Amino acid sequence: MSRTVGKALDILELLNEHGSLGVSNISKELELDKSTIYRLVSTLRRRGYVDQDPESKKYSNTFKLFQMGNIEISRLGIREVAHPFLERLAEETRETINLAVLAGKQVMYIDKIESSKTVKVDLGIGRTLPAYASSLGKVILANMSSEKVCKMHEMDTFTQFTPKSIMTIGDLLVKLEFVRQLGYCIEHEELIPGLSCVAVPIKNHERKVIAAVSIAFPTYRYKDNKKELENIIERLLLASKHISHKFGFLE
Amino acid sequence: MSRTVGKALDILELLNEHGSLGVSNISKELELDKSTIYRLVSTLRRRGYVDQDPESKKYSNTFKLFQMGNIEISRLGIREVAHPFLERLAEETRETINLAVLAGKQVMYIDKIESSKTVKVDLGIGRTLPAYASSLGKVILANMSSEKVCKMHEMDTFTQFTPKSIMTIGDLLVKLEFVRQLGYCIEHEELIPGLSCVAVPIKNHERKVIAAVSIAFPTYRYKDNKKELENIIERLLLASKHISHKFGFLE
DNA sequence: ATATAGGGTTTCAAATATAGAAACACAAAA
DNA sequence: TTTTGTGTTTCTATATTTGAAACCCTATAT
Repeated sequence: MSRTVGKALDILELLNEHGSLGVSNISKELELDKSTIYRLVSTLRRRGYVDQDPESKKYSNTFKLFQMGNIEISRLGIREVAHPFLERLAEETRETINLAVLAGKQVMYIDKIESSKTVKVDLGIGRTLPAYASSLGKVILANMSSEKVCKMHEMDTFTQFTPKSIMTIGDLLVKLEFVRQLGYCIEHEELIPGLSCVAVPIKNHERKVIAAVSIAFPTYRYKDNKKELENIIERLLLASKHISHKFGFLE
Repeated sequence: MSRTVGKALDILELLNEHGSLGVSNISKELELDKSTIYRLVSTLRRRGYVDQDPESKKYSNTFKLFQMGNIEISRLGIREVAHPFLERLAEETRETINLAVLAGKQVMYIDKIESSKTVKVDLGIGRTLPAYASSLGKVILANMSSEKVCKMHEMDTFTQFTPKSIMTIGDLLVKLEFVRQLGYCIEHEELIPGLSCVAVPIKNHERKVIAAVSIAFPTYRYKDNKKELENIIERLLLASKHISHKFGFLE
């Protein structure tokens, strides 16, 4: 393990956390000498990863990470392919639509279209959540084997986001089995009180789930309107089918 | 300058370029020993920056960069604030709308809403262009001093994207003065044949230009409809005013 | 005006982390 | 079976990194 590289990454992450910092502050935070930090930030600057404000002399990260990250995302192509379908869904339903992929044990939001109607849920692009905690994650986990899901969570404690949150691996597996049979995941207030979600999978030519699309809405909205909710799920499933088709998924 | 860190960044960038590579390939590409690469890749993996495919044993970048980059972007907050206005513009005009910031000498696209009408111009999110070459860039450069613009480009040769491209610093300064007086930038086929752009600045409480919004459309579209073009520019300027207002820009 | 304190930057010898050769493990191909 | 190609591990000479100290600023206090 290269310690020097580790320190450089520490700096990058620290700057990402704090926005901008001077050499001395970084030095205190990481408990390394000023000169060491200076040398490291200089290389990062040379390489275009950080930038120094000429006035305050403070350093901050550049957009290079954003750029590199986006290249990685667009390699997958999911966002570009899915976006128009998400827009259509948003237009039809007037609710918030999310697109997410699995990153380790987390689901990461890679695109979203916000409803002007809904209570704003602050889950911006790039944000992550434990996969088990969101409908997007469950729909992705549902297409993995139970063994894999178990192994994935064997060391984890489940966070109780709301009173309805799933708290045991057993309950999760039951829910995932349910999701598998339905072909989508619907949940009420498991993550945020008052919020419901329906998520559908995006599959590729290998029939693998590569992403998930969800719609989020206040729980009360369709409580007395089952017909409308069914209609929305229909539309979601259709979008899932169309997007998956673009990735070579047939039938 | 830390060489070790430089090598680690080389790996990150190489993976970003190639998608995924094995230790040996990286070693050949960077002309370093396999074991050196292995150690560096291992630290990057430990830190969550790269991932190894268990089957092919190849390494590739994770979404961590995307995530970090997005934190940087949302720190600025420009995208979040501007997005609804971009959507409105897109709806009103049915043309492609772009949002960009300056990153060094480049403009970087950080958000876009694509028109279904327009010929697709492949300038995805995260992509960059020389600032002088695009209307977005010119609108940002226009709010810098001529000296700064000169110093910025003193070593640069201008790329001739189209026959109409600006090719000298003198012509650029003239155009920028024009932009300053108009309050927006309009250009025809300077970057891409057949494409016209109008860009407006986004300013903050310090009256500094922090970003730019543009509309792109086929040059022929409003050639015989000056009224409609003026209408669109009006809408753009209004959006610029509204977004700038959100950043504390008054009057 | 002068001193002081706090930043960033530069230098350099001492300390040590790194590089690369070599060997190993494993897989696929000949 | 041998060969050839991976990825991985170990080891020591070597080159890199480290951190103290000194230096240069600027801002603040005396």
